[in-house]
Amino acid sequence: MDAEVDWQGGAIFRPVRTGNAFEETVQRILEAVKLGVFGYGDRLPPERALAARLGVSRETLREALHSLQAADCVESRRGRYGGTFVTYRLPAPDLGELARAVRDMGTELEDALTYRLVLETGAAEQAARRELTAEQRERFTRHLTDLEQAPPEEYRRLDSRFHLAIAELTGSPSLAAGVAESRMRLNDLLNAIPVLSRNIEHSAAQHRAMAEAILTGDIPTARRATEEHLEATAALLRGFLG
Amino acid sequence: MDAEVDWQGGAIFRPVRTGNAFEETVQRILEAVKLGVFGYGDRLPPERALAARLGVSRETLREALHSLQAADCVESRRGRYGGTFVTYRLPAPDLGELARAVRDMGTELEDALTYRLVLETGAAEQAARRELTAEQRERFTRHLTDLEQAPPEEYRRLDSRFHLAIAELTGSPSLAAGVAESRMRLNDLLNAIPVLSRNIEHSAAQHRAMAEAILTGDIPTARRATEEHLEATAALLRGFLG
DNA sequence: AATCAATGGTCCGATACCAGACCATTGGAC
DNA sequence: GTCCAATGGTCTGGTATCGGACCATTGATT
Repeated sequence: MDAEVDWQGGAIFRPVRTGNAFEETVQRILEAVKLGVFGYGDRLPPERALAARLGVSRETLREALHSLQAADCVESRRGRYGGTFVTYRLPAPDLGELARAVRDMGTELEDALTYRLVLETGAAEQAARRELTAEQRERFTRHLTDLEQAPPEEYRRLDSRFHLAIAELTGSPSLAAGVAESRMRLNDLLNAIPVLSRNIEHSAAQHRAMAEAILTGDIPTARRATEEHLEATAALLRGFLG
Repeated sequence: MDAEVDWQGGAIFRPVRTGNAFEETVQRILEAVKLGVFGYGDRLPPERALAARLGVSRETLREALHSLQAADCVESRRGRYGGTFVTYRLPAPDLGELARAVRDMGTELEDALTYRLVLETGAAEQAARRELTAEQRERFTRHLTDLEQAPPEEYRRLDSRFHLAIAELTGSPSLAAGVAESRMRLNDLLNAIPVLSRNIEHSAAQHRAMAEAILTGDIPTARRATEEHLEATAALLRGFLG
């Protein structure tokens, strides 16, 4: 009768809500900064708007912001043209830290890498499949050139933005959310990888290949180029598990 | 400075929590039944265990169960060997209902179909890529034969189970959860499609092709067969949008 | 200098949700 | 026949979260 209760519940009967709205809110904002959606000095959306977007009461959001303020990640100013401003800079990459973080993730690492691979290669394919407007093409191209001209300290941030931009091009909010989520899970690890000029050149070539394939609608190449690009960092991270 | 505030928040600043733990719980359980995880007469996990799995208090879960009981979907019995039992049967497919539901989903339909395509083709590829244990292969094969021998009223339920089984084979919980989620979103629509013997034959051939490719590790075929299979129903649903 | 719109800062009552203890029922095991 | 383990049923106190009203501050505009 219920011999199979253990069977599939894993996917369906997963937690309805994250334990704690406050902590989750802190994480989300921090992730947004680490993912490069907001850079140093940028202003976050007004509290009322942000609370609505996060589906959380303004009080809860404010507690989260206070928490971030206490950690010197943001700073609030009153008055018109005031707001909450990012005062966080990515810490310098640290291989020791990376090794520790990789081991801490344990079995979850492989899950996150698989999830990312499926979503991002799929997103690249879908983006290549779509008819893009001139404006979309232009914005996307700008993301690429921004990334190529990035100073080292901005590289990781603009890299994230480039990848998220591809997800947005698919026109599928769920897909974009999935890509963002998977990147959030891996972001601390990716940020801990030192930015070596040799790796940057290699990545840059891959980024160009991905962008070109997407813009020309070359579906198989978009997928393959993305897969190669992702496997490079995945292999690096897996190396720390050995 | 914040000119790009509208840029990417969509993916990152999405709601932290689903509006309502109670309603969400009702949905989850109902979806589990509709997805075929539990059939008529099956016993759900004990309240304490299920509440823990769903990350919800027992009280909240019980409210949800009462709600389902009031709707004649489940039935509870006390005592050892008691429990909560499913008393729900899928309603007969109804094309009029289908047309209405498709229109109700509106723009969300395309999103859900894209999301499903990416996740399920990716899952099929990952499943094909893995080394499967003898036990996994056997269980998976059983799912396929169950489906092929299914009486019409069980067809949709076992079809869902087959697809979820593929997602489980990937060994990636996140991917499996994603597939389950995307199927939940489309399930009411899929269930409303009449089961015609001609379609079943067609689907059966596709299912076999998928299963064979996965079991033999033929990655490109696994992906392509899955894509063809999914596009068939997607095209049918899109047809109702006009 | 006065105005005002946009923003953060504060407060309070209502309530959904939780954690855990305890009760009631059932049918198999002994 | 008695016991008992597993299950659903009930209650209570505590708290996180909500939602909405109201206050305080600021700097561009006039």
